[in-house]
Amino acid sequence: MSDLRVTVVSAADRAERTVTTGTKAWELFADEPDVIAARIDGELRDLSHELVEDSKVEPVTIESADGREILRHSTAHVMAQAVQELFPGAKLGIGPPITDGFYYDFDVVTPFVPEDLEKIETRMRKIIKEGQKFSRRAVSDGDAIEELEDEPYKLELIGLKGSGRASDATHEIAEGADVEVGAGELTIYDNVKRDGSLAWKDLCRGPHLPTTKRIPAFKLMRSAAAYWRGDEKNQQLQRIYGTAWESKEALEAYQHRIEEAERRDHRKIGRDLDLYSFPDELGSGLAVFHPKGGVIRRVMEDYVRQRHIEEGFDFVATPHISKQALFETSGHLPYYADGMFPPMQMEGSDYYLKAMNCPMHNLIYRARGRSYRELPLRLFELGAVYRNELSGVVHGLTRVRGLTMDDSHSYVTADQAPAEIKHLLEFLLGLLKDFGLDDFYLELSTRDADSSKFVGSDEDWATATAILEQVATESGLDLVADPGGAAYYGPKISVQARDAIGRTWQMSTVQYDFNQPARFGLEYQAADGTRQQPVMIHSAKFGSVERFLGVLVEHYAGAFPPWLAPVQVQGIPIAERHHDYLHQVAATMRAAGVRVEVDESDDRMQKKIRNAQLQKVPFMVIAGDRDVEDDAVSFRYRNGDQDNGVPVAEAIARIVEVVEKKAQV
RNA sequence: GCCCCAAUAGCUCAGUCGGUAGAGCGUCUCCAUGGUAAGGAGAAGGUCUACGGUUCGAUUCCGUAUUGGGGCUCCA
Repeated sequence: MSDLRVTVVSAADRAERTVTTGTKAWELFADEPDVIAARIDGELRDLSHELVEDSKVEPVTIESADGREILRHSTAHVMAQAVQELFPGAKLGIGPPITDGFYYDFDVVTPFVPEDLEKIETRMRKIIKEGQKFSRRAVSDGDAIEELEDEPYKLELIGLKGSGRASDATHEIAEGADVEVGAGELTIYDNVKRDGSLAWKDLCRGPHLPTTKRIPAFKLMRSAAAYWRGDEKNQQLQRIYGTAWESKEALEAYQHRIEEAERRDHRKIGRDLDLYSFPDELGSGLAVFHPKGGVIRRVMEDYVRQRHIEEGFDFVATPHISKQALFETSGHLPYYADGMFPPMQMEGSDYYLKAMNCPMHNLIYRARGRSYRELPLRLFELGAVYRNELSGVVHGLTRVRGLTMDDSHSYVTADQAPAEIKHLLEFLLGLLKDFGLDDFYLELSTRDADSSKFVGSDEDWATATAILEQVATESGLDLVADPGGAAYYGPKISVQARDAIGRTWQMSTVQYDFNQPARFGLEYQAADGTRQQPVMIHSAKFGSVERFLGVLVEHYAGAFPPWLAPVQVQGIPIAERHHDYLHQVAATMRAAGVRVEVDESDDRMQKKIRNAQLQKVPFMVIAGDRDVEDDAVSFRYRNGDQDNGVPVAEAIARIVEVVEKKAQV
């Protein structure tokens, strides 16, 4: 037994310690119950890890990002153990931690039902109470295959390692859950009961909590089907989602966050505020906008049109359907046919509903000869398109089958492309900010090795990708790679916006396209008299008007800033004799461009205020005898603040100022 | 598209162990004319999503479809 020097690094201190051979990490933190694992020389390790000379040891607490992952992964193991105890035939898939929780996939004969989840939770509590130790053990490939002969999916993972497919070393499963199967030795974790007997085991890299007892709070959320390794051609497994937290309070806070998201659900708010609906008669994914939703749309569309005028776009209009040949020329039918509605036949031709506007804009470009002097030529249209979304993915306004794209195509010389992309990116970020979204990151979607999904030469793709990457990098925003996410005709930048409660939504896109100009034979005459091929830059700022509106509803939880609010002012008469006066006030406001309604119902004033609050109307003007006498109103904001005796002219000025500034109240 | 779950009044939901249904809110009518988030009374409103099957009888059980929800996959 000899002495070892190790360095313990923590937030509080950085101490050099001398320990003896065989010392385990947990001995360093015996007095610190919050420590559940350690980073040893940068690697996450179990506390049972043995220290060696010159180890640098950092404690990992359960509240840290690393700690929560370990907690959730460990909880996934406990869940899998509970499932296999209750459903002996269940085969294990994978069980990684994900944002806010974890899941584990199982191959079972019968899908889980909610009552099963309750039973599983109960069994999990028993396992946690037993304080089973997570005990790590390295095994050879051969031993692992022998030990896991009843677990075909685990064996497949080992097989991946064995065949040395390095490119699959990290396999993206879902929600950022990386499952590494190619690196390092194989390890099995045994769950050991206090009497030393083996309760369960799983192939796993770890690390884990010291014991199951260290799981303070967990909850199983739901079960759902998922394909093995995320591929729909594979076996469908049953996935159980759960969450685990360092304390009961943290679990409750998480549950409140979920409730808050449910409270903001644009499908519910859309019904409550009478904005839009999805009549069964129309079919899945087809929305109708009611008058109040129509106001929001109109304001959004007016504004985006105005901004496009200011940014140098020309306005065009194109039909909803076209003969098949157009989409063959564009390349959409070979690559995108599944995403389009099936054709209708007429007079010997097949007609398709358009799923995108670009082919038609190309026809406008091609309608006559173009000179370099015309470029950039920027065409804009609010174009209704129809996409045959799979029935299982349609969702409210955020994923529909009929949508309106604020679609633009900039035709530019290859030299002009970088500046145009920069112009578009600045334009659209400014536009998003005008709508109150100001927390973004960018995603760069590129091609991958699957050549059946993309057209064009490697060189052209590389050029296009480099240009987009440079502009995106110069924006200073975070840039996330999305390999394989490009359109068939070129790479794209998409803007991901975070809403008021931190969820991200894909909004605007900018795509670089060298393929369609070639397929359509687009040309311009250059200064030297030669004919050149332009590049087209696709861009949608809202993305789709429908999705953008849905995201705004959730972002604001229905309490729109006044410039977007369907009703900006609710007039509230205290008694019937004040109706005429308030109608006069309302008429003056309308003349100033304010959207105002007067509540003439039989309800009492208190009820009218309550209704206006529930409808999230930004301003209320209340009038009784005193107000009529003073030619004034009682001016109430939806946050409950109120000023009495406000002259009508001042009330209007207040409203108009907020609306013009696009400010929130 | 695949897996699971669901569908009862405009909304949220009870209920019927198989004998065609209720509440609250909303709507309408009347009373009340009230000063800052729900005044009172009465009424209307449902082929229990659709179509088949089992049954003396189906909203209820079974099947199929449609729509919705949660996921997988996909995407503006």
